[in-house]
Amino acid sequence: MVRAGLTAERLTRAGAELADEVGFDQVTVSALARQFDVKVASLYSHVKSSQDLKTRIALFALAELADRVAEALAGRAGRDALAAFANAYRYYAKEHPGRYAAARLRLDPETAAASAGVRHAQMTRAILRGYDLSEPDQTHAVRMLGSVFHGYVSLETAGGFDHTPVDPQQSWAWIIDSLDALLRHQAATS
Amino acid sequence: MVRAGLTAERLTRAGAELADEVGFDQVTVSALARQFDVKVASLYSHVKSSQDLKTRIALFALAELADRVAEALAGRAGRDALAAFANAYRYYAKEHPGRYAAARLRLDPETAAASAGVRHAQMTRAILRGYDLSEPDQTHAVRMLGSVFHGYVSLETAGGFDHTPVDPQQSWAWIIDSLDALLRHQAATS
DNA sequence: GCCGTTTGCCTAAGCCTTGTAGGCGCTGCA
DNA sequence: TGCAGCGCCTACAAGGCTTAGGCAAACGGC
Repeated sequence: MVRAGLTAERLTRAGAELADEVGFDQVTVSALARQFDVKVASLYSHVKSSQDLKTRIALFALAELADRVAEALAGRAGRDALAAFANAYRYYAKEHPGRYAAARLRLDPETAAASAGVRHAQMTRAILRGYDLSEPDQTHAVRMLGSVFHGYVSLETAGGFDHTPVDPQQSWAWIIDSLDALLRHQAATS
Repeated sequence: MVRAGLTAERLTRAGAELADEVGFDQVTVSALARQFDVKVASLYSHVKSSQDLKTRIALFALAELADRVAEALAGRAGRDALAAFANAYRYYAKEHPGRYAAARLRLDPETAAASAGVRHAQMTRAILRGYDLSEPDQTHAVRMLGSVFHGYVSLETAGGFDHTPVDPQQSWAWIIDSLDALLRHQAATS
């Protein structure tokens, strides 16, 4: 019998791809076993549970997304950095909807603390360095940026903008411009 | 044998309450049957499937939330209306996390078109009447408001703000103020 | 009040997914 | 070449979804 060469890492990658194809919540141990043409029980030597598998995919997606964002941010500042940051998220969600959904999985605190989520927070703060905000405004701004970008991507992916004949790309650009203006104004008055 | 008095509507309400208690994705036909002390198959006379049940709960939550928002908006305009609108969403999500999650369920286009989601869109536009924006800026602004509020509530509910010692209520107020300023400024320059 | 119809919930059964326990053969190393 | 351990297997239990078909309570007409 030919061995399938299962690994936690290979299962995680395949799970991420499967998520992009059929949706993150359709990723099951059974479906993954079928992909590898292997019996379901065999997977349990590599992942502890269905929950464990999903957590691994989430961590993988978080790290991959953080890499993309970091690359997009390199050498940029101010409005440029803001737009690059925003676009990195939006494009990732478009390209990998299942992985993006996975990255939104709720993690328990210690897992989250050890995840690439920390890098995401750092990078968001890094963008704001270009706007010279002091605390607590900086934290407010971090939360606002996170909310807008996640909210927009989430609504757009869910088809929430399909019923108005205005190009989502235009709205996206408008929002980034608005946020840039807002942050510059805030910096000036704080 | 005493009849349990099952109805699609009663099942939907009970499902909504169950969602608030254990999470929307933990709402199953089986769990609901246990609540009514009835066999699982009995529910299938009232709802077509598990998916149908979830859709009904989603529609119920959307309508309830729209009612809350409408009530909050009554007699308000401008910044006042913006804050009331935002708070209605945030408080609903805090009070009924399961129902809020249900309201985010992706509906097929015709179901969505017949849902209270339409009222949500109308009310968001109504708020912007106080800012005198012309198209397409108005649509951009609608999308931005939807993104911020949904994004914030979503991140806050998911515990995303737990690791920074800044009161989320303060950030929320800051964001509403910022959006108000932003919209007023946009109106002035458009 | 009686009877037929409708309604409401039931039993039974099949299929899918998750998860555990234990077995057997292939692989790699001595 | 022998054998230890790894990698995948079979078997099984529990729980969720769904359909088919049955029986009895409720209801409406007479």
